This record gives sequence, C-alpha cells and structure tokens, in this order.
Amino acid sequence: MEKYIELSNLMFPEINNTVEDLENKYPKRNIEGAVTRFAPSPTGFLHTGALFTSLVNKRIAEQTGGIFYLRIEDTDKKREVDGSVTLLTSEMKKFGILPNEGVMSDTEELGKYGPYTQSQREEIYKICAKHLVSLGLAYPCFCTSEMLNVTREMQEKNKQIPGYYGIYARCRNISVEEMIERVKSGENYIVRMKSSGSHLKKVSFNDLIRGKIEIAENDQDIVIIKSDNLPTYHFAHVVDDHFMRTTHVMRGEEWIPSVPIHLELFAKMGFELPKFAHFPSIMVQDGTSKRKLSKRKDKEAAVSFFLKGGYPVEAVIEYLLSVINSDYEPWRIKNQDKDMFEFTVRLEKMNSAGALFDMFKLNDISKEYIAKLSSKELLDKILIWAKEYNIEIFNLLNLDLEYSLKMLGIERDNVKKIRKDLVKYEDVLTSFVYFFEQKFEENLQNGYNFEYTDKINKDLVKQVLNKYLEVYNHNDDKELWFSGIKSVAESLGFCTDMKEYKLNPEKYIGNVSDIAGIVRISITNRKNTPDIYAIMQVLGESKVKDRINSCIRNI
RNA sequence: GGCCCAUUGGUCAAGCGGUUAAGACGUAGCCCUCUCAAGGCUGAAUCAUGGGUUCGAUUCCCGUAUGGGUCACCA
Repeated sequence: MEKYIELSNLMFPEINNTVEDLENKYPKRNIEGAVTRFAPSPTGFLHTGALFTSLVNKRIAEQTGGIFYLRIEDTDKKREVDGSVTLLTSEMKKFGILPNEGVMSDTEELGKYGPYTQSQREEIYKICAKHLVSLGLAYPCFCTSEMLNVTREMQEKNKQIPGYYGIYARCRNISVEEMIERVKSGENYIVRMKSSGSHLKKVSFNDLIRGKIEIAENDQDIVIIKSDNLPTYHFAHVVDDHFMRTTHVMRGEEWIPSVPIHLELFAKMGFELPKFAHFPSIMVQDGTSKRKLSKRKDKEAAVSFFLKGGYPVEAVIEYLLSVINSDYEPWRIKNQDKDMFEFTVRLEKMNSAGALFDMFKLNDISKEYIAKLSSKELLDKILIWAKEYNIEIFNLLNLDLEYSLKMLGIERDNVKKIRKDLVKYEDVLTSFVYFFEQKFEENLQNGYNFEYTDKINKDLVKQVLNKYLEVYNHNDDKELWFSGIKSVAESLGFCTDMKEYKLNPEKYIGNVSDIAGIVRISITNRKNTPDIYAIMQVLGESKVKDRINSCIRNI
C-alpha cells in the first residue's frame, strides 16, 4: 500500500491536493432540478446533431428548474480548430440555446464549477489519477505505441479481442518496485486504469430512453492520462461530470459501447453515478441506405446551412422538437399561440431508432412559422438576417421600408388564406423580384414570358393591354378592379364566366383568367404571382402604367 | 468479425394482447379560384422475416435478415 503511495508521489510530485479537497471545492449543488451539459470538442462549427443534443439537454434542465452548462472538451490538441469556441457559442446563441453556466464565449465563463475547458483542468485530473495510483487502481504504462500496434495486429490475426487487457496488459504486472525504479529513471509513460472487470460478466445500467441496457463488463486497462498529460475522454467525463455535479449525462448513442468503462471508472473513483440517456443519431438517406449525418458530405449537417439560407431559427428548433418527441406536432396544432418551449420534452417518449433528416418537414414547419408572422415581424426578422447573410436583400428592402412592408403584407391579412410560399428568408428575392425595379428590368432582358397561341397572339395581347389601360383606375377597390378586367374580356370576345367557359370553350377566344394573366405578365413578367390586384396596389399607379406601356412597346 | 442498439406507409411516427392500425410531411384527384400559393374534401400507401407463447399477436420470447453504432495515448 505504501509503495503505491510512493509511486503516486513520484508520478505526480507537483500534486498536493486530494480528491477530498476537490469534493469540498465543488460541493453538491443546492438545487432540485437536473444538471445537464453539452460538451463538444472545439473542432469546428456546430453540427446539426449537436444542436439536437444541446437542445434536449437545455430543455430537460429548464423544465426541471436545473442548470444547463457548456463544457469544452479540448483534450485532443491535434484536432482542435482555431475559433471553434467563438463559432460554437455564437451559433448556439442564434438558436437560443445558450447555456446558463460554463463557457459562454471564448473569453467568458460563468459558474463556480469551472474551469469549464478541459485543458485548463489538468490539475484536477491529475489529483484523481494520483488518487487511483495511490490505491493501486491505476498504474504507469511504459509500452510504446509501436509495441501496442504489434500486439494489436497479433491479436487481430489470432481473432482475439484486441486491446490492453489480461496477459496483454504487460505493464500491469510489473512490480511496484520496478515501476518506481523506471519512473525514477525518467522513462516515458502514460497512466492506465487497472481494470478488475471480465468480459464474460455483464453489467447493466438504466438508460432514460432505452431502458435497461446490458453489456459485457469492461476488462481493458484503458488509458486515463495521455503522454501530453491530458486525460482521455473517458476519464475526463467521469471526473468532470462528477465535480461539475452533473445529474444527467445525455449524449449520442455512439457512447453506449463505452459505458462499461465509465461505470468502472465511477466505481473506482467512488463517485455516485449520474443518470444516462443516449440519443439516436440523425440520419440521412444516401442512395438506398441511410447513414449518420456527415459533416463532410451533407450540407444540412452544419447549422450554418440553415442560418445562411435564412431558415427561421425557431423553425429549425421546432423541427428538432418534433423529432425528439413526435407528439410535438399535435401539441403545436392544438396550442397555436403558445411558445414552443411550453411543450414538455419527455425522454421516455423519444424514439430510440435514428431518424432521417426530413427537409420537406422542416420546410413545412418553416413555411408555417413565417406565415404566422405579421408583415412587420417578418420584415424585422428578414432585415436582421439579411444584414449578416445577404447584403443584396438587405439593401433592396432598405430602399423603401414602407414599400417593403406593404409587399410582405400581400395576402397576409386573412389568417385563413395566408400565403405560404416563403420557406426561408432568402426566398423573398425569388418570390418578389418584380417589386424591385432594377431586378425587374434585369429579368426583362430575357424577354416577356407570354406564350402566344393561334387565338392569343402578340397583337391581341397589345390590344388587351391598351384596353385595360383605358379602364384602369388605381383607386378602384378589388371588386371594381375585377369588373375592369371583365369588361376588357367581354369587349374582346373572352368569356367572363368560368363555368360557362368550361362548358363551351369553342365559343370564346379565351376567358377572364387569360386577360388577368396578360396583365399579370405585363406587370410582373410572371405567370404565377399572388393576387395581382394587391401587387398593383403596392407598386403604385405610375409604376403599373409604366410597366404596361413599356410592355406594349417592347413585345 | 465480436459486442451493443434498432426495425409500423416514401418520411416522422401513434399504438403498449382483441383497433375499420391515429396524426403530420410528401404524393394523387376533386372543389374553390384572375394565375400560383393557401384552404376544403377524397384517395393510394405501413406492422422486415421464420418460429414459438396465447383462445387471439403489430404488441411478449427466440432465431434470421437488414440498417446503424462501436472496438485508439479521438472525442
């Protein structure tokens, strides 16, 4: 026993504090609610799956009146990408899932359980590693990576379970005396946990989503401190989640296979076990099979994809909510006016199979969301978005804010008949090009979109437009406006009654909708638009007349 | 390959031993209509497979298949 203590002092001479000191420094939290966390590696942008994970963690904490904190897991210095923390936190902020403790930005940290960046917690891990060594539960391993590779290859060749365990765990059987000698002599080493498990025995734990999960015990002497003096994920997870007093460890399902390691580590450290929940992955269709959403292959894997395109962040969150608990949608339909966060997320209702990312569904939720906004709210949101992501749209809308507001207000007043053609903010440009003079003219470079037929030829179109100009009165209300269209139709031999036209099409040149269509194209150069009367009202009398006249001249 | 997790329409999924197997997205048709969108109505489409257990299995158990995950001094 004393030899182990000697060894631990030799390995960690600079460490004087004990686990007990840590227990005192980071006392149990005095709150009822769940303490949850999101613990990404700073390897780049915020992944859509990570957004999903942090959303659940945040909701569970908030619903129970707990704490949701952000911890940065930067123990792999090779993979670290500069600026990640700034990106990660700013993207979380945009989606409204900022933590209430931990890393808040690259320069700011909140809370008494820090530091919340793992590379700054070296001493804490060392205290814990030293503790294990002093108890004979961890030991220095002098094996080189070359030796490890040779062993692994041999094991694979012989169809044995690869890894550092049993007889292959060469350094676990070195006598303490020899360990002391070799450490003293300055030999390089890393620290491994001395496993006492057997893969022939099973351990089980309760997963909040999946229920009881039974897996073989861990029997590997896994590395806890690497040669760069930083801990491995497993060790850092156990130490941090204990001393940050996490109550619910909720992460991706890729962690399930390593839970036995964590279980053993918690036990060896004498720490109380947190609750576990493992989320299914968000999948994507790839040919005939599905696979995990991939950073490299899938544009929708990065949350910046939604930000850039101008998906309302609320819509993305609502979509994710509907993936988390499919009863979110019926709830939403019933509770139109409620905030989406009034919906209670239930882990046990979460499906444990991976769900395909459904762009159609997102689009639908997004349309629905935008449709519910007032034109003022919409304009404000688009402006905020455009200022950062699409300066052209920003400038166009700013040309005349009153005008932009009226434009967005078209067919937005009638709740039952509201338009849903905007999926994302970016779409204003394609949907409403013809409202912007310059854009409209650019579009005209390719000519007008008239489709001439035997009956409706260029001359007739001109005739229609000339006649229409005669009856056009900008102050007409919608009904009068339509009778104007009808009168043009009648005078040129077009039918004004749709049913009649359908019955006897041969009697007429065309019907009113052809007349309206001609006017529509002359003003917007589009075959399909929202209510043409409303468009004319927004454009204003002079612009309407200019466009019709210009059309007559140029076709 | 070992181990783990999963499997209800094209997609997300309700269901938790007896149901005409919900709903939403998508899709098809019709209606409405100045076009489109929206809206309304209607339709097509699902329990992976083989064994058990049971009076009765989508539901419980076992095998098979398929898909996913994981087996590092990465997280």
